[in-house]
Amino acid sequence: MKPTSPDAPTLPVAGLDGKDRPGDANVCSTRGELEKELLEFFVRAAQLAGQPKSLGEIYGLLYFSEDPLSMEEIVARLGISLGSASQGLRQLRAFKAVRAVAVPGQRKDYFVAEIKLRRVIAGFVQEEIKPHMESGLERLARLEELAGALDDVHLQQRVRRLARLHEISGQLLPLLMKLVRV
Amino acid sequence: MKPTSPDAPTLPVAGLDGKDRPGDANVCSTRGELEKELLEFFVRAAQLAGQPKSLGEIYGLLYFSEDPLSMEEIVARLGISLGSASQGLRQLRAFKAVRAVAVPGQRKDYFVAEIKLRRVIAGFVQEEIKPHMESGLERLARLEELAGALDDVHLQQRVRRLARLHEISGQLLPLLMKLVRV
DNA sequence: AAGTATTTTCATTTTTTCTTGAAAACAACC
DNA sequence: GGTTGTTTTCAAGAAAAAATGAAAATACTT
Repeated sequence: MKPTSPDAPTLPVAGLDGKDRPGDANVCSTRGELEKELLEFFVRAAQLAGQPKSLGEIYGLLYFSEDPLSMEEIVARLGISLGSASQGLRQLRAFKAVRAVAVPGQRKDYFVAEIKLRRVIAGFVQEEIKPHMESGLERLARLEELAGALDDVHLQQRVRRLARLHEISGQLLPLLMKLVRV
Repeated sequence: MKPTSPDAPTLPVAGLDGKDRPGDANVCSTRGELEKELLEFFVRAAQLAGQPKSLGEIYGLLYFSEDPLSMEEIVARLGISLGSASQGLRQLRAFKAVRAVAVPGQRKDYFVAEIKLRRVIAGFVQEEIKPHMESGLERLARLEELAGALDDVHLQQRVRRLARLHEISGQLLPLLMKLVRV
């Protein structure tokens, strides 16, 4: 499984005109169109998850690439900066959405996407959602204590009700994980 | 359940110095501290959900208020603009996180928070998550068709795999709703 | 219907977030 | 140990999102 050679770009992502001449097969343009839309799909998904656009682009590109890609190639195909690529890849590795593979005669790192989307979702939940929730629940516990010291019954009730959120999220996360079958 | 009279603000959110003189009970300052942190809790929750800060502040304020509050009061207590308040309240009403109540002798609208957080979550999922997912799944279906026309087996496989996402989300949403017991 | 109170809208400003690119850090090789 | 290829970091710039405030629209009252 050799890395894509630099002279054979298979995903001409940038520079599409979107036109589709009717009446002939025109596979190239259809393919380009498709690839553009696929990337856009991942960009939207990234943004729904509160992640930068570039992250979605990188993952999308790797998801559809037959071979591992170097950072250089990613930068070239997406037209993004080295900085974005480096940061995006780091984040994606944290989510276990991509991993680096070593290519024998090559000094560079090459990257491949985790194509099991369940795992990507699981990694994202683990790294992004869980910590937020946990710190939120800690904070809530402290607030409940604080409220206990006051003699405002109404406020106490509301804080207590709020603190019951941990019941929901205590169920939600395991359930999500189970659904996603880590 | 009269609306809070304008001369008796019970949530002095703005203008806290955070100092806590030790050695005396100092309930006021503790209370102020608590209220500030509670609002911050909701602000974080809002941001985790990809919503503007002001939205969290408004909901938080209403969540802890004993009485319905008018937009004017909300603006005054939070120190936000009328525009933010209007837009935030609209969004919150769309999520069914707040509702307007009519106060007899009063022309203004008064707002109360839905304190059943399950319902708020359900409303948010319904209004924000579901539409995004649905449009994404539609888009995927189209892409799968498009890919079928090409003779690139690898690309087809990946698109098909991606399209299986609908299995996950097809389960996820009902499950989430069930958990949240709408 | 005219006047007033209240809410909404929206162009502008402010704030936040993302991206860039070049310098620093690192790592492999000779 | 110095050289070169590669990656990371981070200050500055660009883009996107949110907040503002005043004008327009709406709704209530008399």
